[in-house]
Amino acid sequence: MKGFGNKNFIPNLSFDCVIFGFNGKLLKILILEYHNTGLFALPGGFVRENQSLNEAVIEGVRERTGLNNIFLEQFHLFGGLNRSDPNAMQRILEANEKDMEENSWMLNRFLTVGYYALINYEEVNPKPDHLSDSIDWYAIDELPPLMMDHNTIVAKALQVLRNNLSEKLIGMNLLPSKFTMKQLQLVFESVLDQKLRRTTFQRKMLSLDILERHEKLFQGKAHKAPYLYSFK
Amino acid sequence: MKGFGNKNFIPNLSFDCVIFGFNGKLLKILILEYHNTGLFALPGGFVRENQSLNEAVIEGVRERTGLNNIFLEQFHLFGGLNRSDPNAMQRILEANEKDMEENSWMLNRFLTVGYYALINYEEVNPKPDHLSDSIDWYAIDELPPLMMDHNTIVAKALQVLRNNLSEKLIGMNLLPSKFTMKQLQLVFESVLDQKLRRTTFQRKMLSLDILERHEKLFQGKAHKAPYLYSFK
DNA sequence: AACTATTGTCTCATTTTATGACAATAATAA
DNA sequence: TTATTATTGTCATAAAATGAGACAATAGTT
Repeated sequence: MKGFGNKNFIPNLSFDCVIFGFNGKLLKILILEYHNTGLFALPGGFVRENQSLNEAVIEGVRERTGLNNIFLEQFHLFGGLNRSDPNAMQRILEANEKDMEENSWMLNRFLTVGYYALINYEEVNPKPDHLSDSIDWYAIDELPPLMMDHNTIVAKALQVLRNNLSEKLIGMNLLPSKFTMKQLQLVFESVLDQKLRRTTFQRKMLSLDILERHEKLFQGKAHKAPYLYSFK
Repeated sequence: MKGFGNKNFIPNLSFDCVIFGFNGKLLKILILEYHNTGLFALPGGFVRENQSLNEAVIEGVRERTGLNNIFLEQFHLFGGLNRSDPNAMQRILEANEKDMEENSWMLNRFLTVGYYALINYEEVNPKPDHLSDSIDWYAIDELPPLMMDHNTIVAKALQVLRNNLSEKLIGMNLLPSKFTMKQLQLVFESVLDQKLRRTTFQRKMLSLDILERHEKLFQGKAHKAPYLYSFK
């Protein structure tokens, strides 16, 4: 949704990003609220004619999060006939006093390709783009109703993330670079939405030989201090 | 690639299908050879404006294989900048004496979404479409050089199929409805490209509780006859 | 009736995972 | 200083899954 006027975009194609973050307790997603419309949506955008799909998505995410080099994975192309909602688009354009003639291409049918990203909740400084007045974290099970089929897109992203969790561990960006075993377990539990056994989880993680152990973290709590770890 | 003249297709978007079959020994793919050009390609097509993506792909596959109800799964949207090859397209159009003016839209940049299908080798009657003079099975490791990035698309399809093999077992269409344990093992070995241990494989399959045992199959061979199985 | 090749099943060893136990320890309270 | 508390790291044992081979059953051939 970034930019205005059709700067030679590939027509009928958009992308939407499900950007996951973990605040220490809850798995959250970056959601955008459009100015004066009350419409919530996933951050997304379009692909320019002279731009590869991956470039377009990376650029779009960078503009909204300020983050480069993040873990990004395409997960599905949504091509349903009725997934577009010209009315919603029109409300957004009107609320932003945009020229209807010039932007009418946005009212067409769109197929959208979904990407998900895993980012460090702490390092993000969400900022609105031209069309939005706010972009913020929402807990995964407290999402507002999103426009068009964006709730479906989120559900699909979660499903894919769950399937790929162990493989994608190395690039895992949901935690700060150093973290405790407990934090890591909380991430897994949030993503998988199920409790895990502490001892089994710890042994499994250590046996994978992907963690490096660092100094202890003294949290000022009345119990043994846990080690900090990082991914090798 | 079916149909001619732009019947209101979604521009810049195509689909390509990697259709797997198993002939009893080898994993094969349906490959199309374009008339008078020597160009090999995956069977594919375009999405009409008034048609959902899934409908378009199902229709495309049905037209080429005569099969309905097959297992179809989207696996990736390829959006590289240089994946299109206008020269190849032009050769195909010229070889078929098509009007350049009317079909010039086919020379643009295309993003393509890859689907894979698992079908029963025996039940397929490959037939050419308007643009092609032959469509045939090729063993996975004896593919001809395919046009554009189609070899890449096949590689990606294989990778995804390998990851999903056990989950997709139920809908498995690579075998006739009744099959022996040996045949099932051969399919796994072909897809995974590795030998499996007979006893371990058999025990695993039976323990999954997804197979139904039927009568024995007498093959006229000088040894014990194996049971036939089907998926529950 | 002996022989051959493959199948179904079993056994035992090895590896992995589940589950609980327990000592170590960082802060607090006595 | 000394108990107390909560959590951590690690071990012990049981249970489950897998690896690797043995072997009898058997459909057809000689």
